[in-house]
Amino acid sequence: MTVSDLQIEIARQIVSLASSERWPVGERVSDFALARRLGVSRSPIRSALALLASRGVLAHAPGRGYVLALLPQGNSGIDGIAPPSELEDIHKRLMADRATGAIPMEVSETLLAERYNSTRGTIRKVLLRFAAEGLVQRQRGHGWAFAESLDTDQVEEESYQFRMILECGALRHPGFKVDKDHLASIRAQQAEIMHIPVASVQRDQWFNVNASFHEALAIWSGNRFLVQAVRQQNSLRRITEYAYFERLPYDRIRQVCIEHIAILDALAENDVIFAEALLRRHIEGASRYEVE
Amino acid sequence: MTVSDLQIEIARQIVSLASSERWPVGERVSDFALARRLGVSRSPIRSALALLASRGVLAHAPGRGYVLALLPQGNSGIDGIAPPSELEDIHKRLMADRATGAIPMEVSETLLAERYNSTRGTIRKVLLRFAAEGLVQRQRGHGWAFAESLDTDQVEEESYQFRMILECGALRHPGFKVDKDHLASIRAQQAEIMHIPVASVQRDQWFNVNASFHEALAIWSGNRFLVQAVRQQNSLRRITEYAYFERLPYDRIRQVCIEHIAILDALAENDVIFAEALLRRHIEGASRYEVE
DNA sequence: AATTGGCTTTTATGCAAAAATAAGCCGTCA
DNA sequence: TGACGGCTTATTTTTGCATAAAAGCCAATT
Repeated sequence: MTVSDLQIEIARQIVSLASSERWPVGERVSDFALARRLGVSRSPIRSALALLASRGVLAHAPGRGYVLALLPQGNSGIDGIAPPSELEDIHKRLMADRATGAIPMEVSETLLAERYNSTRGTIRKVLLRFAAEGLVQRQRGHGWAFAESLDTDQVEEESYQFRMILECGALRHPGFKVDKDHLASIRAQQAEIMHIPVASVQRDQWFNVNASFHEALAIWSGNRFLVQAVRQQNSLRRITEYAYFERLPYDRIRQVCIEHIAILDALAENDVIFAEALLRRHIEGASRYEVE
Repeated sequence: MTVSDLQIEIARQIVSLASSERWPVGERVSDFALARRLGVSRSPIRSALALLASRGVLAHAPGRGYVLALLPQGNSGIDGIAPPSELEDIHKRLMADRATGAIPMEVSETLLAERYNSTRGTIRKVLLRFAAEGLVQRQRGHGWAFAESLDTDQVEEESYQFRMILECGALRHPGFKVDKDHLASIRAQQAEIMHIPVASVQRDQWFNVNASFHEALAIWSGNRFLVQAVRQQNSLRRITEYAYFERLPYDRIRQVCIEHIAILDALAENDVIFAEALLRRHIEGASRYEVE
């Protein structure tokens, strides 16, 4: 039986969820709940569960569904169980190759299919994903054109500026209102990261905690367009994040958490002005670091 | 011989160029120059020229290429010579149908292909175009999901707030710099709208002039994410625009142009602070009007 | 001499039918 | 009652082939 890209990605996402939310061994894993949560139907979820069961991560109790058996440990854990889908793999390589200029600004689907030993269909999907992120455009006639000068430093700087505008705009938004429970949960996540030993901080975990902080600011503004824009930035940053994480010193991670918590605390006291000042410093600091 | 969508669109673009640049009858029409200018190869240009020749717009002098014979007059002129391509047609109808809620937020390609009596390939291209405008997104698994349309007062209010954040952010952006030529051309467009009789202001024309003003502010910030976000807002608004334009009084159109021009003039004098104040008033005013 | 027009060759995309896969339903079991 | 498992239906993805677009060449023109 073949395993589709979607199934692989879902399997990886499930492991990632289990690990970041610390599901206990023996926890029942409901396909229905996952389907609703991940926004797909139960079919791919069930394929993914079967895949994970065959790898020993889950145990299948007929009539009672799946239960968590053994969570893969360490950084290579997920990759050992279910390597990245071809889609993710090519997406990353294409991004890197474009950044280094290994491939030209204008490319054809067939050229890429050849280069990455893949099919046009897969390449098409990858390009579609790039297009959704605004990094590539279909041109009339033949081929795809990458956004002008995907000069990484330049794009990254613009991204920081853009996020500054969005998130400060969120804080000043009429009707901005903090959800106490939500804030508490975000704050707990941040505090947790700070207190676990460095080696255990998973890349995905770090990224998700980080992203949900920034997303929360947008959510509290009550403006769906801000939320959408911040989400897009988060997904864009996930790519570079992957490349840089290894080089990210633990001190830096702690520092970021401290700043996040300070901003949250200012918001908890309704001191939006101060929170905005902290946020500006925070994003500027991240910009100097090249990665947050 | 069949005529492809690209060929039709190019033919229409050529006529549009000839008319807006007032080419004299007898002007030589070089395929090479057009190819470079329109960003495609000579092949589709030549097919388009052959099409126009068969319609009597161009005359073919063997050995000396094509010359302009007779420019179609009036607004229905172009449509008479070469009706909009299927792509353009479906694009418009889909937009209208989504605006009125005739089609749901989530659609499948096959559903649309059936509805518009077309093929999935064509639908795909249309959806790709919508996706580039940020109006629709591919979902994991099946189907495409439309972005929130601006069909409720709540969403529209959020859109105004969002644009306020984006555009004021653009003006304050480090490195914000007005392109004099660009500004002059935008200003001229605004002035032109003000001085033509009301009945002649076409919906598309009004929309494009309006959109390019707001887009210009983002472009001058030099931040591609701002540009992208403003473009997306423009596309969203194009949908509601379709429904509201008929009710838009001419005085309101004039008023908007006056405000745009005032902002441009402030920018021309590098008075960004004043420009921002005017811009805030402008967007707030538009918000009160429900439609700009 | 440089550029343009006409023609030909090469390459890439578009298309339609078959295969794979996601979505949705309903009976059954804890 | 709520969730699981099997099943059906609907949608997408794939694959091989037709066709359009791109690129190259050479003669003719200014």
